[in-house]
Amino acid sequence: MAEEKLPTRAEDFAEWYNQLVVRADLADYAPVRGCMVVKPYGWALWENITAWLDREFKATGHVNAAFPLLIPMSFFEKEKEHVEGFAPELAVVTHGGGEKLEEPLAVRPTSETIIGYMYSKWVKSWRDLPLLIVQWGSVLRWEMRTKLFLRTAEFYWHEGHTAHATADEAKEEMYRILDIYERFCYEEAAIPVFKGTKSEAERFAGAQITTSIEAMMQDKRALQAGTSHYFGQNFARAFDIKYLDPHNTLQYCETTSWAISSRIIGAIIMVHGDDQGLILPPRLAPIQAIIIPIYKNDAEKTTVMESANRIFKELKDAGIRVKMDDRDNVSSGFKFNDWEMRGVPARVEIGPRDVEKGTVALARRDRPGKEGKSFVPQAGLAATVSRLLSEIQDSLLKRAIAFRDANIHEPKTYEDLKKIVEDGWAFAYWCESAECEAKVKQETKATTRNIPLNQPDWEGTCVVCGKPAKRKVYFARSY
RNA sequence: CGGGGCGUGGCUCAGCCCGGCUAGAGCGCACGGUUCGGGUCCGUGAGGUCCGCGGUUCAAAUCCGCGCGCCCCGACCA
Repeated sequence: MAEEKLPTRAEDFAEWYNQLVVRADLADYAPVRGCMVVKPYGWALWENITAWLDREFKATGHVNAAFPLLIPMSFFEKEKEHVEGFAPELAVVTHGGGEKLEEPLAVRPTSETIIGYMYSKWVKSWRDLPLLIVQWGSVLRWEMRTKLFLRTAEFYWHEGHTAHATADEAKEEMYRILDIYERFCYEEAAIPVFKGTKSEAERFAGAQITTSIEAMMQDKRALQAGTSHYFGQNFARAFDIKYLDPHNTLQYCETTSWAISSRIIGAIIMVHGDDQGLILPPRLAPIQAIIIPIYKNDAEKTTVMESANRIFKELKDAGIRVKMDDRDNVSSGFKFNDWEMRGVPARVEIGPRDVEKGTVALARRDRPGKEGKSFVPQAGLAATVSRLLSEIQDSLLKRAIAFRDANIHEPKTYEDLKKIVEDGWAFAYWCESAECEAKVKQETKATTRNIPLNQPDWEGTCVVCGKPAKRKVYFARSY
């Protein structure tokens, strides 16, 4: 079963990623163009992600529901910018039951339109508001170039759609969700992100305000890890979502939508992984600790397994997601590499020598090799492992923050900016004109990522044109 | 959609230029043994419409034509 090593990240980051996704057993290529099969290990990771988010959404008053996969084509025509944004990537069903359909049906690329249509039927009174619904499912966009998890034709996500009586309430909702996303990234995924507002050019099709959280990958490219949009009355007017206010006056609703997709798994891979493979943050890892029993013969096997089984039960009872690797047909060296590839945070090795001494070898995934390996007593192992897991969680976040901050620079001149975005992010004053943004994009391939919220009252000059600027923006090449 | 490359066991590829005998290798897979504290080793075995269609020829994985598919670069992309 000896397999070749992964390409290193330095050699070829893109290839490192491609191979890792498959070899870590997260996903496989599907027979359908641009689509992926999420394998059980990858789905278990996704379930841990969704479980946390679902809990947070419910805790803030949201409820789940399901809307149709197919959307009448005409729905897309109703919001001008929305149709322009999504028409090129729609997959369309033209036949059903062997006959040509009267109106073609689009496979949903996102559900603002059909949910907007339903909301117009459901909302009559100010008492019906706010309406806070989340849909968990998948959507389809005919992307030209795909990559597992990062940009697949079909991908998994949740999409929240809310309707409110006032603009303030809707904006508050947008920011509330953005905060949940931010907390998820820091606390669960150990990924530092910047919250901010998208430029007009980068805004969601049909939105008045688009906010995002942006993360830096190890190749220093930016990944939008989540978005939260405020639509104003755009969709409410397009779909006629109106209510009677307490003064018996007809008003349009203010709506929002927001999403985190399975792309976040790509971010976890690219932020934490190393040349040995995946490194999963303990709070999300499907398997937090792997036990590898080591023995030479049946007699040793009996004694070692006795201890290994006892340890397994102790860890499991302590609430640790633990697995025993009792495969007989591969060497322990192979097992070490195998579980490192899969990113399991903690490894417990137990052999005859350990049984004798009452110890185990405990290895931490974030520090491969001898440095991360120590011999600890079997007594109290569950507590030791729990402590180690939370230490790894913290250390991953600290490492990611240090890496990110070391690769963000503030350009003084446009020439500086060009150099910086070759291999990092630039944080710079920007006059907020589309011209300057387009110029940077064309000349450097870097786009504006977002304009961080709550900037102080500072004054400077646009790094591109030199005109006065009041806010700074991140420029980076993105996924 | 423009530029380049490639389609041969599950995977990576050799063979093709210069047509010929039973189509090969490594990895993976199955079985047996050996090993197991950092990707064991040995043996046996299963597994192939050589992308498709048509043509040339006594003979095509190999030459010619058409088609299809995939990958990379560019364009495009909440």
